[in-house]
Amino acid sequence: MHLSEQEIERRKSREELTNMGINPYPAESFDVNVSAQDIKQNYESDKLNYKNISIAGRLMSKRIMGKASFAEIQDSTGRIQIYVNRDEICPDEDKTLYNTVFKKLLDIGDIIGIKGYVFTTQVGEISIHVKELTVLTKSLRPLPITKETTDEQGNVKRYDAFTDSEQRYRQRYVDMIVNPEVRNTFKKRTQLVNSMRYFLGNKGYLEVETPILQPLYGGAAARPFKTHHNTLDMTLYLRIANELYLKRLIVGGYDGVFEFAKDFRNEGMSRFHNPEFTQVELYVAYKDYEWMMDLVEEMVEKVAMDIHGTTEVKVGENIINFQRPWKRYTMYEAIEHFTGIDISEMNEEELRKTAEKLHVPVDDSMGKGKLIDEIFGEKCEAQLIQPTFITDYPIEMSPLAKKHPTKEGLVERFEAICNGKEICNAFSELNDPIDQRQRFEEQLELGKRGDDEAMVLDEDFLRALEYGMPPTAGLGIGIDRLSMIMTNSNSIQDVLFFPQMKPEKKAKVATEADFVEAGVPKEWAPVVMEAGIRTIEELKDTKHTKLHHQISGLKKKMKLDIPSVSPEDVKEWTS
RNA sequence: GACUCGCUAGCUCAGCUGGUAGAGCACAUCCCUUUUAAGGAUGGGGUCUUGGGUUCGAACCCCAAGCGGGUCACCA
Repeated sequence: MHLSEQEIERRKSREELTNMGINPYPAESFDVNVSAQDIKQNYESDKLNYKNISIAGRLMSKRIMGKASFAEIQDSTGRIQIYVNRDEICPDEDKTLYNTVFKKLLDIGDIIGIKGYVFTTQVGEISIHVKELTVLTKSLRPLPITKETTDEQGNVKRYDAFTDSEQRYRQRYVDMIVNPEVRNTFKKRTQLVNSMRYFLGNKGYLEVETPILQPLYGGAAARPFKTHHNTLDMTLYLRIANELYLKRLIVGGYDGVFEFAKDFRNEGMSRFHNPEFTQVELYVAYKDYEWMMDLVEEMVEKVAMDIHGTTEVKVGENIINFQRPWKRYTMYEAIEHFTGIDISEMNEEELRKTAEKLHVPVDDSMGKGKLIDEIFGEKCEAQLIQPTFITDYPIEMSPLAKKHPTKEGLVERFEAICNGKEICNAFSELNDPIDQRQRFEEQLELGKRGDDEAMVLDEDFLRALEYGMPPTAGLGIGIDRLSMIMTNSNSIQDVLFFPQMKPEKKAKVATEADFVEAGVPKEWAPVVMEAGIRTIEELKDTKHTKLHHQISGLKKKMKLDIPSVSPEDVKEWTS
């Protein structure tokens, strides 16, 4: 293992501490009675209360001035300056705690506990005068340390910040140490979830848990992750949605159920997509989608208030106002609003022509519903910045939603669009088991025609519906998407602690010696490499007949005077 | 998956038309008792992501690979 100069230095310091009888990783607890934030906020008005404090944190900077030093420690609430005076922490003749331990063996990143009192320096900074210092954890890796200044408005300016996104996502713990606003983002995400949980719980709905491993995946149109259960010897899928299970619970007699669910979709990744993501789904009996719109407005407005204390949230260049009521358009109205074209009476042929006229890419496989959806997606969605409800979707896209009672070809469904992206999806749930069976069968047809996201038929779900599900309103809200908006984050990776990444293994290229090791004759190894085989694994994966053909050709081409090999010889190398 | 940009010290970045690598911070040694992006002096630290190729010579040019970012596609 290769260690950098600074890592070696820190390992030595760890040794030295141990040799001095100081445990760099003590077991006993260190009691803390105050936080950095508490001191900064309350010291001025309540000085007597800060005469005897105990605080712990990570050492973030060190300024040594001979017999006295300033440093900063950072706890979960922020940074605070400490003042360390040699003769105060070492009142006796023995000055090693200051001269050796503090000055030499402690590094930025180490975790220490201190006891002392709060005071204000000549320059006016509230600081802690250290009386006792305890090493709590020695850090062996140098932090990507950043220096920062705070101007009079309290704005923190950071120099040489740790910005490499790859390292930030792979080593989130480091990101959180040196970029404290990251911790704040995730705190807001938790506030958001708590706010919703409280809101829904308060209305009397029951928070539940349903299977993540499902024998059939359903409730959405997406490709699943597939896995296998050994004991039952059966295929299981990671859920793409929990909709069908929550509806079974409505059949069972609950009036309202909700679940904060991790769902998994085996699809592309982007700044809006991670293979696993979080949704809250809610189902309420005896309600319809109109009622659900009111609930969404109320809940999201409250979330904004709980997080920001206002309904206005800055997102990129825009100020988004979640105050009720939100604008409501039917999908037809929205398209007419943004394109000036009324498509409500058009047939498929006219829709296709309209799409082409609007430069919306179409293909022959698209039916009426898909065409409408494409026009909306291309021409309207991105322009909807303020929260807006879009209602009444084409039936083809919504196999689980109830048909609209008066509008032919549409269902009672809405989405809320905000900052140009969908944040929720809801409908009056289809509870007619015969209709539901037909819709599933239409999906099966799509599947047969090659749509690998078409829904599969869930016989048990239909059985549940046949017992009777009351009229029900259902809702799904993308927690990650909403968190992005509420925290002004540009990428889903910024609201996931550990976004999905490829493993960080380096490209390992085999050498000539490795090929010889694997059984390739010495004189042939360079030829194999020339044939484009880079690793031993690649060699094993290659068909021996193909490789034999290839290297024999190369032998001629490179005019090599080496003994020929037979396909059987090559087979030896590749097995 | 496609296109595109990037990868140089622990971090942030320079590095000209190809001539064997630099800065600031961090680190080490020394000086300094209220400093604050503390300061002063000295010093160490690099398989320039990996593998090939072109060349007398490659961080730089060419080909491949790895990982990441952005945009697009599928999707929430």
